Amino acid sequence: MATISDVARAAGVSPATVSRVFNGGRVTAERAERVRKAAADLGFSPNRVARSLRTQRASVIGLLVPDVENPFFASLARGVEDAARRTGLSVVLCNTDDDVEKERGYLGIALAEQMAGVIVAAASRTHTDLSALVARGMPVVAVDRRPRAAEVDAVTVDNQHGGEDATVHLLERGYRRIACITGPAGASTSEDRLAGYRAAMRDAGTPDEQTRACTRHGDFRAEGGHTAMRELLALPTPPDAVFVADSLMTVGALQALREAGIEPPGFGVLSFGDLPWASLVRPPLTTVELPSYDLGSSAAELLRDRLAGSGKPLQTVVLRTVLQARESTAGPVPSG
Amino acid sequence: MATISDVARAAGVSPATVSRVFNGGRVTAERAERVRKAAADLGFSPNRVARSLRTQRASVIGLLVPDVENPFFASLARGVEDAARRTGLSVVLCNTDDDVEKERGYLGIALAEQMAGVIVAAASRTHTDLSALVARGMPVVAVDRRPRAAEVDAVTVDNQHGGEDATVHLLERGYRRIACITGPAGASTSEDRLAGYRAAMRDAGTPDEQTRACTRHGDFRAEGGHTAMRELLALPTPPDAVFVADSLMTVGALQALREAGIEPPGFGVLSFGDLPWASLVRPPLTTVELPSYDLGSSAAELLRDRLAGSGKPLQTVVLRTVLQARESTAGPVPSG
DNA sequence: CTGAAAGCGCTAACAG
DNA sequence: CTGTTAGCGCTTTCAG
Repeated sequence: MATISDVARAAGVSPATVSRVFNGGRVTAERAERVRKAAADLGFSPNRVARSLRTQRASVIGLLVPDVENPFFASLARGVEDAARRTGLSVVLCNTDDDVEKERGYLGIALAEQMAGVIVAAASRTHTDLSALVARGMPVVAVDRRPRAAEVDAVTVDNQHGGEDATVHLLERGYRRIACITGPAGASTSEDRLAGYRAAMRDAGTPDEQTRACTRHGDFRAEGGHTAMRELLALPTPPDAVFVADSLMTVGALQALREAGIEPPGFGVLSFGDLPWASLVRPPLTTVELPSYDLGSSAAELLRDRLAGSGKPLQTVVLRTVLQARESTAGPVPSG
Repeated sequence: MATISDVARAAGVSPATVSRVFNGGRVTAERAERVRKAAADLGFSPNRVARSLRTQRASVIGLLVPDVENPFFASLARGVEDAARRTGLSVVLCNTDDDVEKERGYLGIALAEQMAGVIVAAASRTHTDLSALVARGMPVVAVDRRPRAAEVDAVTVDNQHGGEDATVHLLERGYRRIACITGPAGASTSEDRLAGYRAAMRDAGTPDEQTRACTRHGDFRAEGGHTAMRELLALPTPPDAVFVADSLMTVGALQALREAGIEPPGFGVLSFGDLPWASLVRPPLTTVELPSYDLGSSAAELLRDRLAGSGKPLQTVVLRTVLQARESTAGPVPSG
């Protein structure tokens, strides 16, 4: 691997000049040309590790998500990666599985690796600790979920509004005993979507104890949705519709319904977050669409601004959801 | 950020000793303890960038995939990440969009960033050029797709066997005029799956011209599957089943069938590659499951061995597919 | 077993 | 505009 000195020697200039050519310093056109030619001949490209050590900042950012197999986070990751690429940044992918310990490990690596910054969908609203990074001056952007006490920029979705929208839609379509399968108790997204659901139910005059009895916490995976749905169906007075706060959990819930011989829209099903194959599921699913890709790209842009030294006060960008009504919530009595 | 010298000073030893403590060199227990305590007090963790520069090898590997939003690659990425984590490696995620230029850019970054190694699902069998990395001694593992001329380790799927399995299954279920929609003519995955289909048909005594008449090439997208299926249905003697060599194309094919008022399993449908929601499609789809996660973890382990200096000759690991029989291939006569 | 010293490749003052 | 110089933080001979 050719170094900057090799190029300097070949071009008959000093290493500093070579560096300047590659970093936009003032160099006469003629010399610059000679350097570029020498570099090309030697197949030289600047060693980023050495540069990082010298400048004390890297061109790598960390992205911590619970699980990239979740289509929502895959799309978010894609948004981050595309935006980062435009800025010349590389993205290190870290799956935390919503495990605070695992997350802590990755945050430590981000520090040790001197990453330029970190975008994190926090594993826990209360236990995720970003203070070490903030204290060291490393820019952090919270995405999707915002850890409670963190002094960081954030890009989130209006989950409460989305949950309320979803529930109101189900009510309007005539469902009465509407259940909710939300995510882990710690996560802010779970809580907010649940809060939206609760608010809408309360507005509709549903007694709080019924609402509570019809609420389950899952794990943002198909498995959790399946278990939760089975529990709900086993209730003395089972629900007639369900608002599932995550697309993967919806898959599990649908499976449980099918096993029980129950079909939408007789039983209403509304998913928070797109199913990639929504059009193939029968009947087509009503969903609350999340701007997952934009969430990622916005976060990366916010981080980029911070890296560029934007002195703005901390900001939180909130993106809106869009309700996509389809047949799975057509109404409690099968139309026909 | 505390440095190794800070710790050395605090512990009253030399930087070299601190380094030894953190890298398993021989140090007396008493001194080691003092160093560890000082390190803990200062919140010290070794600067990986400096270490990389010094040792000339990083603890970061690159992962190049076409698109992490494709569930197959998301799962593969997860497999890589999990295995890398166990080895103390971090993964940089790169989406190439099957664009050779983009891929080239990322390979250059891998070089400049002095990454420890690279795992790549090549954008092109013929145009992907891994030689620069190989020449510089950077370990490379090809995954899923193997660029033709590359001297690298590889982990692939036994596509031919999978295609044969699929076709035999359809034959056993009583379908007779089995069609095949495979991918682009250039891709090795397309060709291999098609070869498996042909072999099975030949073994079953089907005349070659029928097999050929019932074969179509698509583009690995829903659109291509849709077009191909329509053509097949328009044949003088249309098929009674189809083996679709890609999950997205299956989506298109199913849509075409639905438009024609045809339903599985009267018309058999078998998809190569999981649809994440396979069990939700009505009727549930029979699929040839690809070991996407294992593909990733195996690749990462192979890379780990290379990094550890395994002097073995280059190897190619071939993983088997698993046929998951469901209702969409229950048999040519609608049961019931 | 331990410390001193010499860089890994690059950039950022500082003179010239 | 250009070259010289001095490290960034760490590991690794080489003496002791």
